[in-house]
Amino acid sequence: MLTDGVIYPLVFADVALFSIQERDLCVLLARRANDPEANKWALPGGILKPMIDASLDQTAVRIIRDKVGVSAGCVEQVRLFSGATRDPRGYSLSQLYCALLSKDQVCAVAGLKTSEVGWVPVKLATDKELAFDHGVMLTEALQFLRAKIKHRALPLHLLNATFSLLDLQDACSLILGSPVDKSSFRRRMKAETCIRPVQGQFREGAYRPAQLYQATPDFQF
Amino acid sequence: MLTDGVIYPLVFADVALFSIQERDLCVLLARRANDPEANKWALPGGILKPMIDASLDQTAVRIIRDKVGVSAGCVEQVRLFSGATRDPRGYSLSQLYCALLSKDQVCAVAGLKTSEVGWVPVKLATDKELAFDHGVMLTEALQFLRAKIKHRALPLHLLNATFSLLDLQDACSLILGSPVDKSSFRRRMKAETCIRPVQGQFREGAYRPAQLYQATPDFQF
DNA sequence: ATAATAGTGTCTCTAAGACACTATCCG
DNA sequence: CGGATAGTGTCTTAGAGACACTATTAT
Repeated sequence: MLTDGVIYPLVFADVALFSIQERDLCVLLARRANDPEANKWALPGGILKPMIDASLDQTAVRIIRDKVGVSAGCVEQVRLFSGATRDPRGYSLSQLYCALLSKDQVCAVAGLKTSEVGWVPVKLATDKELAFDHGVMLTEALQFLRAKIKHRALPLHLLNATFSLLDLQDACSLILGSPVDKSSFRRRMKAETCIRPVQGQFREGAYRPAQLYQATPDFQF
Repeated sequence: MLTDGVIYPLVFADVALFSIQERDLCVLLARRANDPEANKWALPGGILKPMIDASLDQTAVRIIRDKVGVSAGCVEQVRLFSGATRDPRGYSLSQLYCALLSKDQVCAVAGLKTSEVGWVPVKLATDKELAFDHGVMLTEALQFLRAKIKHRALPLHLLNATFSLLDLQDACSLILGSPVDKSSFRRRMKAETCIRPVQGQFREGAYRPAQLYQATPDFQF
């Protein structure tokens, strides 16, 4: 970071990776192995490697792959944090990303690589003392996600490839933290072009089967 | 950027600075003095100076001050651009900012410092061939601004401290690029808490005087 | 039948679009 | 007075919230 008399900033990507676990919205936290802030919980993150990463967005993708072994459905920039004091190692930039993982993908890596990475319900996570300014980051990532859902984006990336309308409604409701009216929601979904029912496919199980849906090419989070 | 065997990325802030000039939405463009891309038009930008800038956001503020001599009303992050090929000097990061300048502020610096900086109507600017990926940047900054207005934010930073409702309506309409219904708009503004009429203050001039308004502490773009 | 989940119908309320209208100023 | 800008009233429509209702399955 300091070399030929010039100061070069450290550049990081930090990821707020969300998924739904046992009817709860969770975020992936990693326990820091090294100083600074060793042993504290933090959002998974890593330094930009210009030789490997075609862009900083790709750094974020790489970090997710390293931590959970799969690529997240969508990875979006939230905000850039920067300054001399936020990381003791020196002047730093951290681009915060928000990403979503489906249940399918989470199951595929059910046994996370180390015990030092874990899914934490967001309600608990926001109370935890996180490393650096990651507490603020988590709050902002959540606001970002909530704002998108309020503006009627559908968090299909949190769901399996096929899903029932109730699955989708529950996901929205979990993110918003408030109940969503079933009738209004289904009315909206009927008019929506970005999802469509899969003819003849139903969620079997106890009680009445539910029509399954899937995303159309129109879909964009 | 290259030093002890490690590659350090260049870090820039680039600013899409908007203002209203003669009933047209304009953006500030600077003609590049040096290579690379000398003589091409570009969004004003500059490199992060860690010794001077408390954060990259402050770099953006500094750039605006350097170019037009005043501080913009609001400076917001739009998106981070990054990669090895977007700037021939090497791996680079550019944070794009969107900022607004009021007519008052523009008038205060009516004679811009050099002839190499100028206000260009956005319609013309988007057609121009800009340096680097600044064409994409301008497009995204405009989308960003439009989205905020669609979501009912008020571009008070484009206006003087006191303004008529028609001023505000015209600003919205210019940004959106489509007419805004007067009656609906005023209805909304009557319910709005972030602006209030200034008792007894009117825009004098030809014909019927217009009630002047000002922002309240509630206001946030 | 009953419990449980899937899915519908309908009333009301709010806010926005469209557009014609009135009000107040200048000369 | 007429011309121009400031500001209002009112009809209609689209969509969301609330909530009671019907439908289909398993046991």
